[in-house]
Amino acid sequence: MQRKTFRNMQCPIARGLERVGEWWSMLLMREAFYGARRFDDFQKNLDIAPNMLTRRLTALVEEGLLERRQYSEKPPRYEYVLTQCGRDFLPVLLAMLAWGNKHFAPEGPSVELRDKETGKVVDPVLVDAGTGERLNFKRHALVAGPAAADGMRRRLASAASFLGGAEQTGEAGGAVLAGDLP
Amino acid sequence: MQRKTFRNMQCPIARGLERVGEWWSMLLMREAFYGARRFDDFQKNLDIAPNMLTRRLTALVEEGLLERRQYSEKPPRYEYVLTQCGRDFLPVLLAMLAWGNKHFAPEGPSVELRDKETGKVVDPVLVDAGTGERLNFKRHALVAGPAAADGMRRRLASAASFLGGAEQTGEAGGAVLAGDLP
DNA sequence: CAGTATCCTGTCCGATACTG
DNA sequence: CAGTATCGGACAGGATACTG
Repeated sequence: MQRKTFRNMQCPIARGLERVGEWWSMLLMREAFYGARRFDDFQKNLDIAPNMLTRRLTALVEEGLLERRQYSEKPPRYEYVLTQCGRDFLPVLLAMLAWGNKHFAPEGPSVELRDKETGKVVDPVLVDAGTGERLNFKRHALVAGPAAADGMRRRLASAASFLGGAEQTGEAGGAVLAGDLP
Repeated sequence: MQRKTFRNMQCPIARGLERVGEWWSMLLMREAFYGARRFDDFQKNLDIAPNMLTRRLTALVEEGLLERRQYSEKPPRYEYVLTQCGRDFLPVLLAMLAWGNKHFAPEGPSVELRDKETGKVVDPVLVDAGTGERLNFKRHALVAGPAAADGMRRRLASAASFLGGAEQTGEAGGAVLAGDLP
């Protein structure tokens, strides 16, 4: 049977993973944000076998992250451009980048996000676009949405009490987001 | 040879993927944030085979995202708790959640992030913690860091001109982050 | 340049059985 | 409850050759 498909799952994270879970997918998305459009663009920076590249590219097109667009009649040539869905993936990539830089770059970062005006390194954090408030589990919570099944509701209820901040083992615990996971 | 290891790569995204690229890894992390600590906690919500669970859990411990901690002498029992590194992974998960909700929940979201005070749904976006400015490629840029090799420098230079916003195909393109990817 | 066509292999993962 | 031990299969991924 191999890998279970998560497609029928409720969890939005699992659903996202369905689309970009393969090893190359996120790297291809990264390349797309770096400006790659053509087969060759992707290939030369990634050292990926051409058949694999075809497969992953096709998959990303099917999932709706990329669009295959003809840019030459003859010979017929196609390029792969980010769709809106694909562009919306950027925050995930940047969150990953920040996390990678923070924890897996002992020799210092090789890629940094910088403010062009001040020249300073940017520390990217998540905030609520509406209020500008930094995300934290004192004020914000994961709750069941309209489409949630019963099982999901129960799980989120128990998750809420965990994330909500009740000390539970007498252990202080470190900071998360704005600083308060038990 | 199978899957190339990205460990020697410069890119922080690839380095991150090294740790959480497997299918189950991110789901296990999600569970950890939902409060799972014990073997059984993880197992019952995920429908994962016990041997796989052991493997992934062990891997996450080795990567430093979880810590295996003894909570009972006899019988010897262990629990898996988030390390600082693991907690810092939350933004990636939330970004993924937001993305999944936006694009892959046609029937409406089953999990929402809400502001407990206002009751409103949160739209999570990335900002610069220093300035509060929403990330956008007019003002912010990916640049080579101190540890960047030459190849990386070149790539980022070309990426910069892409992300920076030069119209390049006469196509307007949609919004990214604060709204301006070409 | 932009792929397609084969073939092969590793391993991720699933199923099941078993243990203290 | 918290795993370990085997076994097997499917597919991601690699290598290489070939085409218009």
